[in-house]
Amino acid sequence: MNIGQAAAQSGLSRKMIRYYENYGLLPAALRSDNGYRHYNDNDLRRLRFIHRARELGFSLEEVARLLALWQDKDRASAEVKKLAQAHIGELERRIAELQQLKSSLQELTRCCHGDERPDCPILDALAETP
Amino acid sequence: MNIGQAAAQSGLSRKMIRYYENYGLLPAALRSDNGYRHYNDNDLRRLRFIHRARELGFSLEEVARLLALWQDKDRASAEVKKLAQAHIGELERRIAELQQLKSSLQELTRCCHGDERPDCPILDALAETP
DNA sequence: TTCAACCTTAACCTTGCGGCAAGGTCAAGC
DNA sequence: GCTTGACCTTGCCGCAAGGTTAAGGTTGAA
Repeated sequence: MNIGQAAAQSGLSRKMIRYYENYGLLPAALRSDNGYRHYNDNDLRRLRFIHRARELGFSLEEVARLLALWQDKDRASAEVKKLAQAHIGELERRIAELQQLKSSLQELTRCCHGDERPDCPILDALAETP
Repeated sequence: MNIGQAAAQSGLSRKMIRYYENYGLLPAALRSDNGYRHYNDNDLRRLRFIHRARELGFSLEEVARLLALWQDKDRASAEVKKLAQAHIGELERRIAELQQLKSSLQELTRCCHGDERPDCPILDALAETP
């Protein structure tokens, strides 16, 4: 199967497949005589694995580690769990940060009457002298 | 005051100040005979404004709009409020997305015994055939 | 034959800077 | 007068994670 088919069946774009190959997540694809990459079912499983891991927000580096664990039939599931938990922690940090921003902004907009008049506590807060 | 001073007093880095000037958030700074940029109190207020807006997560494009509204003494506060609310909406979208990822991952890790054995529902879920 | 739908590589665009290079300037200390 | 170090200048490369476009080769069907 060519790259377009592989893309359609894995949920990745052609571009992403080539990018991941270049990045090192995938072994160099086999080529037909015309130079086209082709993929078998095994490749496809790998592509889908990557797609799902990316959907869960893992970085490419984390995906690489997950792939290695996946291939290692002697892995300890504890290692995978640890990786996932670290990622959950990272997500929590980012959520907390965004929520902090959000409540600051909500507090400001709550105070802004939001009509035709120019005085605005949002701008005042931004302009505030330290 | 030179750029280093302005950076220290505004909370931005020298690099950011030059970048913002180039980007158009700042007018071209006046130069001394030696070519060094220099800044007055008015410039400093603008730099601090930018710094605070960035801390609240506004993009450079949004900061540009906020600066324009700030300078416009006839603005309607409604416009500022609208911008802020749009940004809150964007933050909410991102938070919801991250939380979705987090709960999916938590569900998976909850099911993973996380010991020496290699079988792991996290990897299984990623490898699942569609 | 010609057209569309594939495929190829390469290179540039994004956001928001950090880092580094290579060099000019300035003040202090010897 | 010399050096040292802190500051300043411009400019280019790099990051994630691709999207987009260019310029061209291949294939199959009408």
